[in-house]
Amino acid sequence: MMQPGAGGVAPSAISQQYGQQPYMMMAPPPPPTAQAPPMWAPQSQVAPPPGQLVQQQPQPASADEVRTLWIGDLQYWMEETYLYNILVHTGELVSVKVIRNKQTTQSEGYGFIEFSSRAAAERVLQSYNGTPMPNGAQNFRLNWASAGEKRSDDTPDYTIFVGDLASDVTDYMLQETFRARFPSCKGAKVVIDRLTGRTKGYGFVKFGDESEQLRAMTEMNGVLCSTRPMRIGPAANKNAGGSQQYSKGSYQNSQGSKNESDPNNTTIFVGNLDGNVTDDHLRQVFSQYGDLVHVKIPAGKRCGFVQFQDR
DNA sequence: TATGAGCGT
Repeated sequence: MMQPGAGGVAPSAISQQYGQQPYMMMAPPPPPTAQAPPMWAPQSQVAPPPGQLVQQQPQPASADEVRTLWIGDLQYWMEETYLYNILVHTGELVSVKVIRNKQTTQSEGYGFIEFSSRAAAERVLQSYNGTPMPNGAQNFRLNWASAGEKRSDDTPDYTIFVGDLASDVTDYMLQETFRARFPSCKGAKVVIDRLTGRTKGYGFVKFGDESEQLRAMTEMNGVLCSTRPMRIGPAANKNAGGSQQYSKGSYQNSQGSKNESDPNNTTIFVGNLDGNVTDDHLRQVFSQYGDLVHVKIPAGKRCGFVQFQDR
């Protein structure tokens, strides 16, 4: 399959040639791969006559016919020609586009793939998502393109950090490992190195319930995922819900932010807590940072104090 | 490897 820089046309040249067109790669010369599906093609995919792709015309966009997929975790060399070549055999590809940094023109690591119908897009999403990409060390990361629609996240995420992941652990594997015990587990992401396409050995797991997040932090630490025991920690502050924003500044020196100079103070103040957070929650969350002396949420308060043995 | 990042002209 395509090597970086291989093929008759350099991807950058294609960008320049089609950059102003609404649909790039719409009528390219049929590449060799259009003749016969490669070995990695799912059995369900049957390649139609190569000429058919050229006839595809994009239908008018309508709200109930989303035909575009978002693709992420792309390595830098995975440009339009690459994406085109690995998906053209579906026979229903309309356009591909890799998003680039305006200044550097380097790929931002994601792009959009438009199909002739929603059904075609769905087939590709179902059959390819999570499967290995040809010539890449990573798996396809696909989703419906949903730009414009707010990423409707009115429900908060409760995220944990998971380290020590074996090199074969996928998003799916990680999520299933947790979902088996925590039904509110709603996603997992293994972090991929953009240069190599390989896992960085850590990831994040999201929960809908804070109580399950907290339980998972203790109950899943050391549990096997694939071949290695996971090491679990709190996720640093992004989009964290409720009291988990503690790492973004909701905690402070217990004497207040105006007076953080007491070298003997070992107590931090935790604010903005949910009403149902208990002393035990705080203990679970903070015990990994050091030995705790005392944890207290005063009755009826939405804040608490966590005292460590040392600073 | 040890705290990412995912929506465009």
